[in-house]
Amino acid sequence: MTRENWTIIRDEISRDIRSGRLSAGDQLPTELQLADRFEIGRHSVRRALEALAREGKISIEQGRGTFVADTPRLTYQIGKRTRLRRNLIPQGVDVTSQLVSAVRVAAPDEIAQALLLNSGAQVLESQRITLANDVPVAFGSAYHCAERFPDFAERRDVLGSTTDTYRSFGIEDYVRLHTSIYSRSAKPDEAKTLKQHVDVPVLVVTAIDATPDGTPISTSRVIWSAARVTFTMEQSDG
Amino acid sequence: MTRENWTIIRDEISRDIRSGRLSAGDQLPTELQLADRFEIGRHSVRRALEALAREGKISIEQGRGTFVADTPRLTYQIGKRTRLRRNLIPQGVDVTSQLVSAVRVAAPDEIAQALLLNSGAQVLESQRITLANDVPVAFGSAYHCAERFPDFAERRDVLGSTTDTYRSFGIEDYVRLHTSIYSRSAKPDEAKTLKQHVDVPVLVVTAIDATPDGTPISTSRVIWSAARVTFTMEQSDG
DNA sequence: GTTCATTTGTGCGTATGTATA
DNA sequence: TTATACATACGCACAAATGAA
Repeated sequence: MTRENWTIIRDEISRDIRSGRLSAGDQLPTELQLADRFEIGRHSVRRALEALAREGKISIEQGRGTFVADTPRLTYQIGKRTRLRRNLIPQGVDVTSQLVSAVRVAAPDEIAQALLLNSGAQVLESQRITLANDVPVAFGSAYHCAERFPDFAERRDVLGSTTDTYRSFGIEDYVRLHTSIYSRSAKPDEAKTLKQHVDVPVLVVTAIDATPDGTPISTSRVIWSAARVTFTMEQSDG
Repeated sequence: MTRENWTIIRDEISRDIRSGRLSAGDQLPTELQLADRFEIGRHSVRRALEALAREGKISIEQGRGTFVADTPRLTYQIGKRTRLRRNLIPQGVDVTSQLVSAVRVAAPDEIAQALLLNSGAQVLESQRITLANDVPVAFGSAYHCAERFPDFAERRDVLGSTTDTYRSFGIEDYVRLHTSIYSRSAKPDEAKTLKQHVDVPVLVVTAIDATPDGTPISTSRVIWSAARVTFTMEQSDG
């Protein structure tokens, strides 16, 4: 079995990126130019680019061109005390998080169960998007009991940190109770929100936070770009 | 934007699988038959099948045909006390794990660091593959200090369980110290080992286990089929 | 605001290679 | 050996998004 055409160009571009011959943000030649240069069909070029996009090494943008990705992989540490900002900022990453929407809804079953609420109880769904160096890395929703935290989203927006917001509700400390992670392919709208190619998979992270005595205070479901994050867990306190 | 051709057939097959009209193990029509039936080109059919394979819903086998996947997604719980067998067997899954090879090697830097050994110390690398209901779900290597656990792999093979093997070395209990997870696309040989399509991504899980006092006893690097597993973590003891 | 060239996205037809039974 | 079915590959046409004239 001789090497397939498309893997040759994939590996060459990949090597050029690693070696620094192509650097973050650089525009690649167009598909036709690459096809010309490597003397292969455009299909093979597209296949190579698709593979690189899936690995998060390049970013393909219709109508504009193809660029070397400029988003290094983050390490996100999940531990007993998981804190977004304390986690990412030490990596020299500028982390911001924006409130997209906040609505009161009747809790879906799995949300009610996670928060130990009666089925159909009112919860506050806060949808947020997280950016690292202005690049989206994750988005999703957190759910809080609407009775206990009626204006959680507003306070969170003003205070700028989840830890401070809980404190304003009289909760001095909180811990991660449960986390689950699985990988799947991205839906078109998810890819759009994360400003990434549809072919890049996502990691779906579901979590439950609680007060130190074990009372659940929030549950969340967050979609992460699989190419932009590595999760680590310290089982001995975090 | 009207729906793309290939998403139509992808969604129809996906629906047929969910509804039970196609059941696990069933063979799908050939690509040409599907192209005929949906009145689209074979390229579009292949694209749809590729997407389904990537999600783990079907299994494409060159020369044989395309089949509905018969491997449900496992839930693998990572906790302070992570135990493969205790984890998977309660799900009604028949878990077996086979020793592929066991060799003494000079520890690569990251292995030596994880085990707190001197750079270049001898370690035992045990390569294993894990099957659930006879389908491969993961494979990888565990590393033990060769001085302390000279015949770990042999004992593990005879005793059939890691917990019992440690016990035979006088270690009554061990805990998970650290775990990291990231997603990437599969390499051709990894896909082959996992008997899955190259397009299905893998999850790379690196872990360190230790005695309860925090002394590292093993580190491992395991490649999981992203389509066949969900990881969950209980931060309060596991 | 519109038009136009550029660039990526979708789609079809066809030929040939490779793995399996 | 032969037939079947998936894999790779090329060429071509047109659609859709972007950005500049």
